[in-house]
Amino acid sequence: MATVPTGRSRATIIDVAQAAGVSRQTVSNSLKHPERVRPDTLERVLAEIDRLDYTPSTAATSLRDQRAGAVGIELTGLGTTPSEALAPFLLGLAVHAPAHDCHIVTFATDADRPEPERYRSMWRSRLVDAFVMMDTHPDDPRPGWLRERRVPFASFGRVWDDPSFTAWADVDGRAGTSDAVDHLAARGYERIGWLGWPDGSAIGDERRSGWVDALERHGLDGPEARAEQDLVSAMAAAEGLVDSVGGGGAIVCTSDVLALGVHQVLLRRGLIPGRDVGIVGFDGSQTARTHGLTSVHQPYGAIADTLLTQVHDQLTDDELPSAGVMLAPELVPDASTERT
Amino acid sequence: MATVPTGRSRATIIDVAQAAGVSRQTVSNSLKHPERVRPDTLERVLAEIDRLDYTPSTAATSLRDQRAGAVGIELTGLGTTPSEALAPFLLGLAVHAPAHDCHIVTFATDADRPEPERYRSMWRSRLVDAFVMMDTHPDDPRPGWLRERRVPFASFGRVWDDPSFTAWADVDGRAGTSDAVDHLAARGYERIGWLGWPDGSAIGDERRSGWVDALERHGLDGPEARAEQDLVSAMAAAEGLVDSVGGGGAIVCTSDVLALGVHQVLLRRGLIPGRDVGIVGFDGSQTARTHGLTSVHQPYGAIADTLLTQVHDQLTDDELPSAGVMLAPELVPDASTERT
DNA sequence: CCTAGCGACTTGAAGGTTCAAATTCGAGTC
DNA sequence: GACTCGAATTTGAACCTTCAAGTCGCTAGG
Repeated sequence: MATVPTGRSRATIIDVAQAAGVSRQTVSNSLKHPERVRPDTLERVLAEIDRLDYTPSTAATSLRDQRAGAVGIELTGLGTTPSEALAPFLLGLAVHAPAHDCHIVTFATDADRPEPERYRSMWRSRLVDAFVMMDTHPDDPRPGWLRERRVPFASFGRVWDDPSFTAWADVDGRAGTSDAVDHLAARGYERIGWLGWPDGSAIGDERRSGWVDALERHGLDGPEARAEQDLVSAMAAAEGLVDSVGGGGAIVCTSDVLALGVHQVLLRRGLIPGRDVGIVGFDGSQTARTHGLTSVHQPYGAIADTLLTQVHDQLTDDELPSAGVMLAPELVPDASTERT
Repeated sequence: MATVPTGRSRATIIDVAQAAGVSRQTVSNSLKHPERVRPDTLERVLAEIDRLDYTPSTAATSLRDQRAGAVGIELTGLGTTPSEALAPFLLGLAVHAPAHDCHIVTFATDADRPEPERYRSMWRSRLVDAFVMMDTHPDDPRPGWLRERRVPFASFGRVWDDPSFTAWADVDGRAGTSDAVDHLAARGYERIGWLGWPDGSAIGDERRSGWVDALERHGLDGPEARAEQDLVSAMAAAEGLVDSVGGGGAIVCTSDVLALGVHQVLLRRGLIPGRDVGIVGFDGSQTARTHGLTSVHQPYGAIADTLLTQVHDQLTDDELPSAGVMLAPELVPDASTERT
């Protein structure tokens, strides 16, 4: 004994077994079911494992167990621009994956629209056991395709097309904007306006309802305006809204881009965000942090953890969760709601 | 994770072999070496492969081939903020991976500082064959650790500590800022200033040298100022610089954040970026696009492709590339250099 | 007519692991 | 001393693929 295996190839379970003078199964048990091994044997085996730097081969284990121990996620936005949520969400997945005994495999197509083809090949080759998905949209072909084939997956964001699909986690937009109003009222802002997307967007409407609820609760009333999700449109809409709320007022926005529009208008007018007019954005994007915008931050870590739990449960039980999960976002104050 | 649900398990090579009335090796050859199979047999086998929806098992193939066909990448920035480069770079890796016959596995630690521990376990378990790394910094322990163990990897950005390490691809900062000056000169901007980081940063100094070179080439001279990589510092430094270059002048910046600082100062003064003062940033970040800033875009796709080539070559030849690769960034014009 | 050679396909083996079944060992019972 | 029982450990088998080394049938050359 006491020889390191030849060549650069790493030690296998058999190398350890020979070195420790036991069978390969005892080595396996020492790692997976230590209680089945007599203490003195266990100690000897573990010492050899350590000495030989042995780690079970992922390939052999997945072949044996008929599972990849991996979750796939498609990265979209090549043609356009990656969503600002992509990096923090991926980070959340990568951080929480080990606790779910899996790792994260990314993939992308250079096609403009999401195509099920890559999902198909990754699933067929058993490279992944399940998928996590983000940015689903109406008429998105992917959820239906995966459900037909009974491929386990979970979605960041409700799948609006299919209410029977419950493996999702989403941000409670209503709670977020409601918190925003509370925060502004507590800091003494008087008129609290709303800058939102045009009606008809599910997410936008939900976020607006939180503003409506909270105003009512506080016995307040406020002006509102609408803009598309771009800076030019936001600045145009913000002009009138800033006039309406006036000095000492504040504006809650559906997104950080819209909030940035308000910010830029104030800057152009020589007004100071926070001191003169309060602004709260939504998403907790890099943009918001750069500009000192108070924003409702998405709980990416918790979402990632929830989704991994949901796919894990599907793999175990072969059935969907009883219901989707709504997670509360967190308002992170910054300069744009500082009155001093 | 648990075992894949016991539904109809997917077809194996033996299922196809039996269905087509050939041996498993002939099925394998039909996919990997079609020229070894008689045309009529090939057709029959391929038809069965198609009918049974057969794809070779990744686990079995990697066990057999003694390679994972995967490249690992650590996602950093949990404690702080993910780099703006993370999402587009990952997208580049994911898009180019199939051409290199591999896939991308992400991982992250919740530790503040990068730790070699996860690299160690992923490598030992043969979950990945190699690594790609970004955001290396002086005294980064990771490159040294990997080299000691002869683990193949490639770095986005030079490893400044270790000139003997050649598996890197980086952006030619000098070429980028030089292009920026050319672009501004061609559009008729007169005084062309520089807003950069404090001296001593390798990247910052390189980018500045492109500005210096190009000014000289055009027989020009220009003012410069320094700021830290945050908006407040950038705006403070931009004030004086805007005065120096005056109307019809322009400012080239080391980064988009600094460029944004200039942009905000102009806005506050009622000046219009582009028409009154030109601005060019560096990095091609989301921020630049949102604000209409002309910026020198990093060639993320080409970098990803180069790095994957470099790790692939290391796996094949077992030796480092002869030299690192410098890639030219691309200036993407936007409103901040439109004079009309 | 025999055989070398070639094309087409099949069989053996290995790659590393872990579950299930079988074996060995030791102590306690009658 | 044979016998039972349980704990500790070993052996058999399977997971799926592909390389290496076959086998088989046929043709061309001697």
